[in-house]
Amino acid sequence: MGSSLTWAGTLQRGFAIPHSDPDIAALQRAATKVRLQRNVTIFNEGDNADHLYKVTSGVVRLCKYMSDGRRQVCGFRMPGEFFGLTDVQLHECSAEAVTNVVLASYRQEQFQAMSETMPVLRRQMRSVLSSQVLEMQEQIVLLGQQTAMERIASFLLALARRTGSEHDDVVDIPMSRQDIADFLGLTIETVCRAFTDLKRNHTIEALTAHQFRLRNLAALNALTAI
Amino acid sequence: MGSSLTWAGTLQRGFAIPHSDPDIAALQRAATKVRLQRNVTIFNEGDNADHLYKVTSGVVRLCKYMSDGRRQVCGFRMPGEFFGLTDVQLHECSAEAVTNVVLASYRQEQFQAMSETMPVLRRQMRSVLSSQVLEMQEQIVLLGQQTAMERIASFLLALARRTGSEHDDVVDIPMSRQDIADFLGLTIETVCRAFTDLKRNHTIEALTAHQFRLRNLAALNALTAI
DNA sequence: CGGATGGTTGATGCGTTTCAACAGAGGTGG
DNA sequence: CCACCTCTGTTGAAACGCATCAACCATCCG
Repeated sequence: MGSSLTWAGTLQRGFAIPHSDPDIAALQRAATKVRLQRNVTIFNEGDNADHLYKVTSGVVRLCKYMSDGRRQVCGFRMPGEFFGLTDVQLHECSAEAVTNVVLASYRQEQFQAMSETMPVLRRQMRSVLSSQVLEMQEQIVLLGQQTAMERIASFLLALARRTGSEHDDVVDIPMSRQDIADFLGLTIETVCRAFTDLKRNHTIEALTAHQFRLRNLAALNALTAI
Repeated sequence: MGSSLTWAGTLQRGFAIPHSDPDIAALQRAATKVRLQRNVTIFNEGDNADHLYKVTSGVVRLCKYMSDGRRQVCGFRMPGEFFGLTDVQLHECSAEAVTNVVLASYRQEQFQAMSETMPVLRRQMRSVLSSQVLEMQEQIVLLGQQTAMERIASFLLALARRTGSEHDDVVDIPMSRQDIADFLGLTIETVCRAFTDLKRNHTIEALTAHQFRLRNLAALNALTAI
């Protein structure tokens, strides 16, 4: 049902540098580099799942829409992470560029075919799938049981962990407040208020609206209540 | 951390009838039949994931617990469905028998090893995984965006679809109100009230507390708002 | 028959949403 | 470079949906 992708993105074949492992090298040759502007749709829920992607730089959000327009952000994909990998014919989520992004694009069937002969790739696909499952289970607990403040604390800690920015406790928040709200099952105002409370506590310090310093990790961890 | 399983369950080897496909037959020989009483724990979150299971009869719930006792039911497993299949060493959920159950138990490593040589099994594992992902995504939208009544309607319709009881519109609800509440991220009272409202509307008719007739599928579908 | 367990209903309170207004950042053109 | 505009983020007041607390009811089983 969803229209196919209509990017004005730059395409480029065989950009990857050669790799010593012949299998990995073959995989890299199979990739196409794609550059996209922020807020562009990469694919829609229901589109043919002919490609899958790996984020090279930037951030991608995966969302599902209800018929009345409500949006659930199912997850974000950061550099190094795959999305669009599926066993069914159609994409089950829409994918949209949160920031300007660079993606590595792979033909789904080629990926599947290569995985038949390449145990390395099969293991990688399995690990991608299983980490997806783990992430979704955490989100289910978050959405089903945690309060607004607990969700916000979990979100900030997960973001810090994923971007590896825990060494200096400064975490970049590339997505909008609306993205965060739709990810956490809250409203934009509730997200704002939670951030404000954390600032007042000196648990976090806002360098900008999109860059926080986590001043009290222990307090944040306690707030998650997990 | 979690203690190993301490069922008083009946075990029985090689119970499966032979199958014409040698691979499937091998798989069935690998199974052990397990009988368990209701409310028994099959495995705990964090237990070594040495076995995976297929439900023969009865219903199983998969849950995650927070440190303060809050419980999220991540899903239910009905006859014919697998659970405990994982790529990581430890189970990420607890599994508990909702009713008396009969399970087919498989050694995880044997399953993985067989999948290396058996494309049939590999496909089946992939399809189990991918249907798990689809189910979890639906639950994420439900928990993140839907109201109490929308969740209840979605739950009833999903249950009817899964148990294939749509022909006569009578659906059995084997789990307790508490299980439903913890699955839908609600309280037991809210679940009850929603059922009561639906009864008043004549959208459903309660034959017993655990068996409803869905009298107005169109109304239920409209209530889901998906 | 009587206790225990699970389910239902009512009254009240709280957390989050909604509605509304304002503030601040970022970008564009004069 | 500044004025203006737009978009995003923030704050406040009021309303609402669901949770909480409490009591009651039904069913099951000894």
